[in-house]
Amino acid sequence: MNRKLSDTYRNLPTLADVARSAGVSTATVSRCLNSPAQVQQATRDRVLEAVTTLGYSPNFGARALAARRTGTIGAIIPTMENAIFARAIQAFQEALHENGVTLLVASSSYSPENEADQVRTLVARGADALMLIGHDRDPGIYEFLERRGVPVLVSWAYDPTQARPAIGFDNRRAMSALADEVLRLGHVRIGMISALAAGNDRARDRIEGVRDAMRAHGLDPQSLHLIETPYSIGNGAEAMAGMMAAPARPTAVICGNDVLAVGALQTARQMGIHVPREVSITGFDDIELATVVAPALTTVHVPHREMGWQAARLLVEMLGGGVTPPPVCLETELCLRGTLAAPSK
Amino acid sequence: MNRKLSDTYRNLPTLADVARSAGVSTATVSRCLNSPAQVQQATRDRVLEAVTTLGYSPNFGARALAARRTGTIGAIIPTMENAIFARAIQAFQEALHENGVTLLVASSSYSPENEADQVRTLVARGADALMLIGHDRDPGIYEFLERRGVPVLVSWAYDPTQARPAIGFDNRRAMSALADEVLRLGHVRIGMISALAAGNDRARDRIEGVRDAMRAHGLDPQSLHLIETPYSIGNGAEAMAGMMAAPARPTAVICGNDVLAVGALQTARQMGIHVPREVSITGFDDIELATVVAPALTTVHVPHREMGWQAARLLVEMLGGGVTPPPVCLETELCLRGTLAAPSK
DNA sequence: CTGAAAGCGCTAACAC
DNA sequence: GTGTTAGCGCTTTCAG
Repeated sequence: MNRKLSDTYRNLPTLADVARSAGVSTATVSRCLNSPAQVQQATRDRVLEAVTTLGYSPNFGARALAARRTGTIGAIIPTMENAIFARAIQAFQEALHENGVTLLVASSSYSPENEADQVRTLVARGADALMLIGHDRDPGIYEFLERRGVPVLVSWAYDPTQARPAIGFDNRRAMSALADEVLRLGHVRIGMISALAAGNDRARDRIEGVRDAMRAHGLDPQSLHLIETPYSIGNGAEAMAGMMAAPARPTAVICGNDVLAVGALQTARQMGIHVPREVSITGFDDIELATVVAPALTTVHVPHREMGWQAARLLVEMLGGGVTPPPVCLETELCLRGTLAAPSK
Repeated sequence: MNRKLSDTYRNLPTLADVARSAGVSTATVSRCLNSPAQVQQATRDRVLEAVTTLGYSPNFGARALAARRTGTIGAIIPTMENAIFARAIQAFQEALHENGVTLLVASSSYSPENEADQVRTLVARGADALMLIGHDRDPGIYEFLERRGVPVLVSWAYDPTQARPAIGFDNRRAMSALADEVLRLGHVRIGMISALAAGNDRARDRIEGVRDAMRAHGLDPQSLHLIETPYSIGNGAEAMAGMMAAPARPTAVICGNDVLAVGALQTARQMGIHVPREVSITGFDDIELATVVAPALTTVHVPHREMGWQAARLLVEMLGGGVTPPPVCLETELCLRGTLAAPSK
């Protein structure tokens, strides 16, 4: 026992210890751990036994240094505080875990500067690849990642004009389909409560989706009463209050997501405005919240779990083969529930 | 340019490149980055300039290997799918980030085996320390961490009989206070919908809290109609349906957390049972959901954000000084809202 | 305050 | 199949 580990008395076994104990070379031990097929059964058994008796576990830094990769993927989501991204991230993590990849999650709080910062942090932490939400960000970020050879997968958005790998859905078309449903019922005065559109392509696309539908129904898209506010139930409630105080109240309020919609619903209840008789409200995402409120929220179902696990699949593919898969478009689905009805005449 | 980087053309600058470019040794560059105070202003400026012009960023693996730490802390929470842990984790992450520490989050899906697996994964990923929820787990896990010199902080639970570092609240006392409030209103037939108690000390403590209150009010704790079920709105709803179908319905149903309570509320609504006139329902945690439902949920407020950031503070302390801080107990608060009332006679 | 140099523990050619 | 060995890029004594 003549190691020179200074103060902290921590003498963890190393590859060399295992090799010695099993009477093989370090290379063989390494192979047993990384590509067992290359090692003879008998040798392997001996080595694995040594591993367990010594309680060996590889040193992360050393491995990362020598292999030039960490087996870690970073994801930056706008927020962890509500359920919007939770389900997808959970599925994403599970699928990555099955492939021996660890997920590092960070959140940007919907701030572009914050996100840029997190990108740098994750790369500095050795993320082999990144999963980001939406395409819309400073091109410098993409250049930085390119230069460092860190592949990126964009998720939550499908935009055929963007060539980079992506898995998502067509926010504009999905919202347009929902708005079409609203307009077909005869609503003419339309309100919309959206997330802040700056730096958020999903929010912008959803707004445009509503305008598309208005055009298709012969309405002036400029007549859309639009309020932008950060995502939160409270903000949705506040925006709704403003909207309902206006002289010509909309008869239908389309919300950029379920969280805002639930806030709007809350305000309607407080103001004694009946939903859907006096005002219809719709959401987007179909998170659990949507079916918990009464009446249940009409919304657009997003295949969160599938998006999560497919994202993992794509990323693992990108890392393994160095390939650049084409963008994947998932289908969304209209959920017609209690908060939408024809305007009362 | 005579590097031997094989196929992938990726020639990122190294410490040595920076040193050469700035005309100093690698040691000096390292110091500039890690303890700038030790370097003369002029030298430092020169080095930092070289860093930016070369676009240098340290290699994670190399740094981890040489420094024998990664600057990463792992957290394992039971689930990311609902908001119970979201707020605390968000605060935890923010506070760690401010201290230059990166958070690695994993979830166990409330499965002990899964958790044990994640512990090993996180340690293998180089986590310098771990944050776990609750004390209750196989002692082997604590031994494993001890042997590897990985400090642990338990959170979400305060149990004075456990010596290890912890930050949480007294689940038993908090639930007892809530149950006391219920019983004081005159409820006698009490139901409880709890999370699975096996391997979950928080759930067990909350059940005992209810029983404590019953004893204090002269009721037989055995008369508590208890149903255990995994956390989810759907399961809460189902348990409630079973409970309301029983011959002698409880007049108050105490739920182990808000998620279950919201499910119970949903069932009551569907069955046309008025809350709180015909049955009172209470939750625990005070997540956003609690105020979104109607009537709003009577529950126990848990200081999630504070728990998160204090956990970060403690962990940073433990890593820095090698100290073992004593357990910290936070206060919870009763939130009396619409779902609780005296039983109708 | 700065430089020289010895590793940190592991992987991946390459040789046998 | 298995062994040898040269690094991977950085931190950290130890001298100066």
